Amino acid sequence: MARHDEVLIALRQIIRATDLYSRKLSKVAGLTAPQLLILQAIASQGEMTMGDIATEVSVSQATVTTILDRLEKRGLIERKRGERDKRRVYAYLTDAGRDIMERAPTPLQDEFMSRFSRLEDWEQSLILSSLQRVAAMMNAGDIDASPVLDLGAIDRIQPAAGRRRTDSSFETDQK
Amino acid sequence: MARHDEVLIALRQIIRATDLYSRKLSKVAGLTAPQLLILQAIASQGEMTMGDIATEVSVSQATVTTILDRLEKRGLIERKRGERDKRRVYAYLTDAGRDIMERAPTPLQDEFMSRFSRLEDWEQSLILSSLQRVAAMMNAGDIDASPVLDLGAIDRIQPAAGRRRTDSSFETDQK
DNA sequence: GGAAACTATTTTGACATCTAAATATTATAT
DNA sequence: ATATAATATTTAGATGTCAAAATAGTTTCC
Repeated sequence: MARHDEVLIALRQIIRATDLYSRKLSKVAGLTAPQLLILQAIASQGEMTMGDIATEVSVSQATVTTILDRLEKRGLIERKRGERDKRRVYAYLTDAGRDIMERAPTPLQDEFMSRFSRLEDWEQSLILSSLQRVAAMMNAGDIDASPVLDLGAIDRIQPAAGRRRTDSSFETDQK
Repeated sequence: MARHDEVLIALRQIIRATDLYSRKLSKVAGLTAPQLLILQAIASQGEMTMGDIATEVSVSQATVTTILDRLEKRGLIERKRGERDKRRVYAYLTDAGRDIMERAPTPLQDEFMSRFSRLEDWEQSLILSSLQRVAAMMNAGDIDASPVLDLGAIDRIQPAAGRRRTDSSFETDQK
């Protein structure tokens, strides 16, 4: 099997394991991994705007909004509109939020954590730097995303079954 | 910053980059990464059941069902109920499916791929084996963890000595 | 032959996630 | 001061994803 296929498989397994752990966390601690990460970020800063959080935990702002909606509904955080600049919205932990966050497990598999920490120092840094390299190689492409690609294939995509394009990968259409 | 926090950050960046690429793929080629992976799996086998596909690409059966629903709606695959065993449902590529699949890019960032392939051989294998180790360390947890939860799955997990199944803890050994 | 046990798939209900568009507000330039 | 550009958040619409429950079909065993 080709190297890159093996890389792909390993990556998918890592992604899946992370997701499965998040669900387990949710059952055991009542918080998913992203929820916990966001709570931790807020706890460490005191107050944060959506944008701050998005940058900090590497997700889009829209995602932060929906996660905060759930956390707010459960009374774990509060939102407050900025006074100086009313476009901003600051998130704070409530006591309940601080409480649950402090007793929750880590957002990374505990099994993984303990295994990882048992490795020799050089092994840890080898793994870390490999991950960072992969991340860097992947993000590099984003920076100068090519706007121009051959879209010939796209026009042919939905010939079958006719009208219903649930997909909408193309231009606007209701005029 | 602690090592494991850095690991966590790198992982989230990788996960996000993978997701973003999938969306870009969807715009450019009309297929998301999982859709493409599933199409490729079917193409290589000729016909597959949901369970086969789930095992092959490392996702749950329910996920396969929803993805195939979309592919079927677009006329890229067809389902056919098994004749011998009517519980089974086989998925086949249509001509349109074969066509689009063949002209689609790889399911891994091309940017990443080309950078990766430009690395020295030893570097590639270092990175690959780091990823595999991380995957293994994460999946290991699945097997013997889950203390509090009632799991019917547990009885199906035989106390394997050395052999590690890198995938989900409870794949049915269909064969 | 029929009930119990097992196997395969689909459905249901939640989350996380993104982009693009819609809103709301602030800052800037004419 | 007013229109326009820039910034911050939310809403809308799509996927992907899973566990658990519901369905459907097969096997086994008395």
